[in-house]
Amino acid sequence: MSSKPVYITTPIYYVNDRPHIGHVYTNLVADVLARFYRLRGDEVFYLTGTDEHAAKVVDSAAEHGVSAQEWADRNAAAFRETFERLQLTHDDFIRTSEARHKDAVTRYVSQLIASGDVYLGEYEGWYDAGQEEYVPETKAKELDFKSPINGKPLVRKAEKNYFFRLSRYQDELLELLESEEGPFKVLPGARRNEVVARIKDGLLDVPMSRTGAEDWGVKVPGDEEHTVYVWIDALFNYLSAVDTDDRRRYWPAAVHLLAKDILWFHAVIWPALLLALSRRPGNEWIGLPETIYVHSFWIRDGQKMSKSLGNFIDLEVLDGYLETFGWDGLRWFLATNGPLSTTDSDFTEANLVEIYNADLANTVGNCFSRVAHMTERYFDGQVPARDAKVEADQEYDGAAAHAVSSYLRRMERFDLAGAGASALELVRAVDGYIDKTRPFQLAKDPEARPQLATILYNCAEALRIAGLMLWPFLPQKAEQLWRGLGCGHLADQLANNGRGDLASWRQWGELPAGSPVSKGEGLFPRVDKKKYLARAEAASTSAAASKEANSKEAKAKQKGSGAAPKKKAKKEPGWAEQIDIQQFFETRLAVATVKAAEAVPKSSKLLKLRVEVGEEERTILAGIAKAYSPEDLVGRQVVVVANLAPAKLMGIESQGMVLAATADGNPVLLRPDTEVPSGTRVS
RNA sequence: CGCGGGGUGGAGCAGUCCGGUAGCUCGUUGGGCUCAUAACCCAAAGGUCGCAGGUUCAAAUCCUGUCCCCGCAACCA
Repeated sequence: MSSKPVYITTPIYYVNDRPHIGHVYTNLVADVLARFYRLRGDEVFYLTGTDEHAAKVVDSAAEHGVSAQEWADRNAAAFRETFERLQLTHDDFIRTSEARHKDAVTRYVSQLIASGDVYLGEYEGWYDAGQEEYVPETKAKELDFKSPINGKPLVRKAEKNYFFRLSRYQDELLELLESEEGPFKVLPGARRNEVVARIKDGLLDVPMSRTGAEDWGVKVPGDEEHTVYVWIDALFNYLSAVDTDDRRRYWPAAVHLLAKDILWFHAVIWPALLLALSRRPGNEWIGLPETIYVHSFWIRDGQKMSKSLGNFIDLEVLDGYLETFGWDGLRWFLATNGPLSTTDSDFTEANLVEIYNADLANTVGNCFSRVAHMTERYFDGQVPARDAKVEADQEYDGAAAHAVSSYLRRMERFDLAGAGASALELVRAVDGYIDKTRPFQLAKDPEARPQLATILYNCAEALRIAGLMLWPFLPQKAEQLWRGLGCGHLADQLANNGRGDLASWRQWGELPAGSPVSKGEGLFPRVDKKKYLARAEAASTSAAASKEANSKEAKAKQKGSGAAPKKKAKKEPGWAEQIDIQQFFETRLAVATVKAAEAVPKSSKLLKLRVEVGEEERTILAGIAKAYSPEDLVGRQVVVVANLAPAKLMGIESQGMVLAATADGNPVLLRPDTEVPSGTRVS
């Protein structure tokens, strides 16, 4: 259809992560888009992959006693397998540790050095020796130039670094972003505004190399001591993957899909790098990507997902849903109810069941079922020919064409929810048409057979076309629907990333009379919401209880299967791991009396307490501001850790820690049963 | 004054750029139908579009102010 291939990318994923709903979501959106363009007849190149050169990869590998490369191989495989198992149809999977990528990065960086866009500069800043990291100027000031961890003074330290001359591109970027028409768009518009506002604050050159790296990553050409900063390295994947003679025609990318946390890199640094590269002779082909599309996050039951809350939707959880809803059911829910715009989407099971039942079981599945059933019964399972005019057709005609047009418009705007609604609209029109024309009544009258034939033809044909719109979302079920209508060839042509012909396929009348129809198994069995939610509740309760106990076993299993370990080894020990009493006594717990309490300015969680521990008074900060107000605390007794090394928080030194239990994310302070002298030892 | 997003019938959302009968899905109520997966179709009830001002013949939409919620950043010693 269009002459230019459609190049779609997802971010490449940090290889230390385990695949979870976030990764699956982005790749699913990319997959729906890729399938849509293929259906339309476009050539598509869909790229995903892994980002592997972080310093932590080396650490994790060491912890597991393998080389960084082995570690990366293993974890990258987990991503690849996940995407393949879910039939997310990327055309290539790039890994930054591959030679094809590293060579390209070396080439790009040397070109940028040659052009002066990358230069050796000196980075000077406040360095926290304990943390081995630089602290930004403003933050250093807030911290009173002391380490937030150990209270030692920050040191002024300078080191040589390669810098990217980002500042050079400020005006050009602003101009590009502010023009509505492109060629470079950041969507949704709110994200563009966000970026524009930040660019207007001024762009500084950014360091793009680090020193002291092990032999992992891409060396700065001509200077072996420096390794290209991992983020810069990663961004280049979009280009390196297509920088070959037969793939350059894919560039520029039609769309880079990503989540809001990495907006800045993609909307500012990446285009600036491309602008810089494109100026070099021979690089005229390097234009800017057409669209940076930024989605938001999934949250869970109104709360942010986190490992500590235990509400994280990882692969195991997703697999649990697959059993009930099938992958297509889940695809539909994620794609049409996902956080594609600027608000986060809440993932709740109640919602999942509702959407599945309403859209898929009651609408698509049921409608196909009634049409197929009547065709089997009245026409011996063959699509009848259109023999007569039917009055209701005046309204019905054009419903399909109209739905497809709005579908196309919405898809092109990345409006998956809207596009899905367009498809359903057509299915609902079929339901309404059946009700109005009452074929099951006409079937009783032999005279009305021509009308009956026409009506059922029209129903089947509309469903075939609805199937076209549904296919990017529901590849397996759309195929099943088509096969049930005797037009499985549509699915055959689309299999294995094949290209369709939507312009002809969408034409009314393409479905030949005589096609064999069979109802087969229900497309989407209805799920009983009450039962399902009750069962899910019971399952999650018992799962939580057994999780702790099973974790060891699970870990052992994973080792054997070569899958990535679930979490890092240095996580908190469980109940089962014991310490001896000597270790316990190393912690000096004491009762203290709160003398004064006040909120810490600009902090949402911290309260500053003045407590009396025996003879002495101390300042202790506690992260309890959300649950306690300062006046409630004065005079109250609490339990504190008395021998904890002091630390600075929000610029205030805390000389201890107040003990609290955490229930539902809220702290609950511990207090002695009856009042005791402050300073009393707790053991 | 750190940055950003959001507040629209019981729930979840669209509409806000480019003012002009407040729309969709779910839920509720009543009716219809029986081909179908207790489904489908029709109808109804239910909203002062967070609040207060302003501009206008007309404001969910534009302007000003204000309250609340949620992210990010910072922070859970």
